[in-house]
Amino acid sequence: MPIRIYNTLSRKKELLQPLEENHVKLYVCGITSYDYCHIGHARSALVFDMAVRYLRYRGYQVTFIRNFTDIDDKIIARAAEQGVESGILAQRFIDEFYTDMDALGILRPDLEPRATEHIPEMIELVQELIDKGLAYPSGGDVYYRVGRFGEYGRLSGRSLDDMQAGARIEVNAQKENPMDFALWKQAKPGEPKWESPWGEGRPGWHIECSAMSRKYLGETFDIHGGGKDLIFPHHENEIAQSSGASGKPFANLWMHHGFVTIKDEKMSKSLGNFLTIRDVLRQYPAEVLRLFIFSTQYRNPLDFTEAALQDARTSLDRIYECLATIAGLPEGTDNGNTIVSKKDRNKLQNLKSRFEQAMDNDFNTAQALGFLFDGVKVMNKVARMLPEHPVHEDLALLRTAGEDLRELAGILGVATRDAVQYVVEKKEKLLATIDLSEEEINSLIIRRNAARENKDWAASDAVRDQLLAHNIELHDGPEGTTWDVK
RNA sequence: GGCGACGUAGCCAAGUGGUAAGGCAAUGGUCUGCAAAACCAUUAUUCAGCGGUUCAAAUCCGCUCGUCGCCUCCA
Repeated sequence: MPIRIYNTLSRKKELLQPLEENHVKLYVCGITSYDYCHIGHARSALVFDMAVRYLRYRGYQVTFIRNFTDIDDKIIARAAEQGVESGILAQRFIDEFYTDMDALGILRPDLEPRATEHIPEMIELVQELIDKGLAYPSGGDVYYRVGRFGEYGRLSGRSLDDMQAGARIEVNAQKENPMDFALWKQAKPGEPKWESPWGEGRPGWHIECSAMSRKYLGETFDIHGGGKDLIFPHHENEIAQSSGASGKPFANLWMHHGFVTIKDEKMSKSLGNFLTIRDVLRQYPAEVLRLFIFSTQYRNPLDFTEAALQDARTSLDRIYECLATIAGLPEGTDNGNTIVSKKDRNKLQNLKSRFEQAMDNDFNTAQALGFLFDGVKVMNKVARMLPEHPVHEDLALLRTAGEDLRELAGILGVATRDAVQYVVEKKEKLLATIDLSEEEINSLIIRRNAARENKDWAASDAVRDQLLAHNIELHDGPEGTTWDVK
């Protein structure tokens, strides 16, 4: 089964056909490191983490590159504010980024190049563009001559005329055309700078990705990704630079994920409505956040609400409890017949193929999770119906399905912990919040059971209410009374 | 103003030509002295509205309304 991915360039889902047999080369735009990362950054990291894990699961070799922008106007401005060197500030937030990524369980990319470590490559590329007449030095800066690149605007679906008609265009007398963008910026006093043929300065924002992707992946590679907000101008400009220089296609497929919103508005620094990754992780485990992120397909907007996170938490418990149930299945026997209906058996046996079918369709994690939960439902049902000594066949079916569930959820970075331990730990955690000792609880239960023996329901219920006031719930089962923290 | 996306049950969300996955919540059942927990079951004749194409549309086309995004740094 082929994998289809929505390509921003063609506005269609296209078959993934790597240039090299079975080897996918992926470049993703990483962060500009000047502040803590928010949930939007988490979505970006999580989406591509999922994509890479899935492609590898499907047998592809993946070379995954994600860069750091460690030199840029905002870094310089923030560093100046704080009175530190921009390189120090950039490194500090790269460290903070790693803290967040590790907490989220994100796999490290194969390569994480930094802009400042590729200045010579960028200068070389800028020179090539000048030599081709696609760029021009002007007053210590170098600009890209967008009018010379016929494809300009194709990715973002706009023409130069459209953009100039309605846009607020910065006034810059050094540019031939207001839409021309900087490849190289002359250093102002006190700013970080590098030697170049055009004088001391620093690279423009877009050139780093063109230079670094070319160095590590070649002139043309398979997939380039990032957030939707990078389509214009960043990725449009990258294409202009890279294709302009090479005369070849740049990335074959462009993958762009949607935003995280709050009250249906884009989460962003400028609106001040952002939550940092660590803010959220203080309240919810990473797996819950992952489940939330993957509850919708990556291209759609995703609205962040407490309720949605709570839902995700509940459904994560559901997966773990199902796995724990399967881990605790009794011994089997050879005598007897299966109790599993053909329909249920098929659902469990097809868990993988259903999951793959969803994921092959532009990484439709929402549908994939739907199939997984459908599997959980069937597993619970079958486990519940099992007799005291189930036949080996049924046990094997459940255990295999449980293993499949674990493996598939693992692609989303979910249900990666030991299920039995998860359930135990969850209970222990709740236990720590109560203010009664086990002895006190047990003696109250004994007292209640005595009352129940005597059918003194009022006294019995009084004890139950008393315990409930301490958040302790009683479960009267066939084996006696057990308790749990609510 | 230009370009684009989206609008599916109380909430979230799949489904992109063949007759509505899944999760949360709710309700019912099993269990229980009654409960709780757990599990199971049920829950949209209908997909923003109005037209059109088609044997057949939530899915394609047009218009209207609504929400959001990009056009400036942004994941």
